[in-house]
Amino acid sequence: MSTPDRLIEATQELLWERGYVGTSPKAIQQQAGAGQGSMYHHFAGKPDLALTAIRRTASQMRETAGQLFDGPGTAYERISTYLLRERDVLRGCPVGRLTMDPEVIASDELRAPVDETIGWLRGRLAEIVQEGLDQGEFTRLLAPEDVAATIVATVQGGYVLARASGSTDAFDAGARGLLALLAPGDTAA
Amino acid sequence: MSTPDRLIEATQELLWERGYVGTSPKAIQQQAGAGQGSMYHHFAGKPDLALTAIRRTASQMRETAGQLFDGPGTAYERISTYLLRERDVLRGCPVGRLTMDPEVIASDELRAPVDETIGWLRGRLAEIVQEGLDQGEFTRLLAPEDVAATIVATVQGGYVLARASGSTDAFDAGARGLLALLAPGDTAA
DNA sequence: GTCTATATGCAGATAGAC
DNA sequence: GTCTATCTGCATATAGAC
Repeated sequence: MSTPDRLIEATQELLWERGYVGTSPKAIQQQAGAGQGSMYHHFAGKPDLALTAIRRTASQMRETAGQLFDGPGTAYERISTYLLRERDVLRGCPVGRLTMDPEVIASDELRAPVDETIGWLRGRLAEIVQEGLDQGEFTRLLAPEDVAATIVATVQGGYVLARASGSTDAFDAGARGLLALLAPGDTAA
Repeated sequence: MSTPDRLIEATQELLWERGYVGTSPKAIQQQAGAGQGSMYHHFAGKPDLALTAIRRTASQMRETAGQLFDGPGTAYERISTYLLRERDVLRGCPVGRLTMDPEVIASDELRAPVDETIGWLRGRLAEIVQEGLDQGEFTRLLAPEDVAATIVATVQGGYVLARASGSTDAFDAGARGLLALLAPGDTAA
């Protein structure tokens, strides 16, 4: 892998683990096995490198999720697949995590890829919920945009619960709870 | 207010806004209007002060939420009140935010109050969901622990969506979506 | 492209005067 | 209790040699 690529990947990892505020150029260089001069030759500085890394992370996330959303199955099945898909739960979401970073939120440029990715997730899920409604799969009156927000929030919040407790159980419980609430046709007690 | 109290309160604010990693002793002193020597006279250092501040924030959060949970209303009404209560949405949750901080997660002592608070929230909400089931308010087969996790996750994740987009709308959409899914007795399309 | 040298200022304290 | 002085090392670069 090229030196710029190693620097970008190291930055992606560190942003995921420690956020923008907690990531130093020195740590990036060490993780990438690159020297000081090398890093500043290829990138203008920490913000430039971080922006490149965030964009790549955002793009990879859309790629991964997109394959699930475009896959086979009913609306409920695809939502279920999304919620239950394998994740590194205790590491949290590499995109959502950045929303808790004050410097990312303060910079429209750094926040933009985050906003776009979360917005895209909500949009795709809203389409899937709408499909479920059209197919008569969901029999209740549901607002697709609202339910989509709930799904994304449950995932993002699930990471918070899991990291608070140090266990993935809480994430799974939240996903199960949402799927039970969403489940078509079992209104009998 | 006493100097220790001002230091604690300044630390609470900064931890909320910038996290542990992003908060320096100097920033705390400036926000509190206290000198270097003063801070180190009253507290052993940054971890000691942060622990005190986190405990206080956790305690205040339980106090606030407890009043809602113990208030009047059906289970659905109290859950609804909790989800729709006034919040400083774009600032996020002062407790949940800490789960994204690597140093808080790395320290069992700093993480403990966070874990306890989120665990307490889940426990109280599970009791409320159970009450709803006992009263015949929810007619579906719901696992109280799972639904409680979903509720807390929706709130925590709602902050992520709101901060990503820079608007409180996404938080409200997630809350509405969850309430629609939870709503008793409107299974007709 | 990569390396080493150099620079300013902040992080996170400790020590001792007042 | 609070203040000022002092300390080591890291943050975040820039400059110029190789």
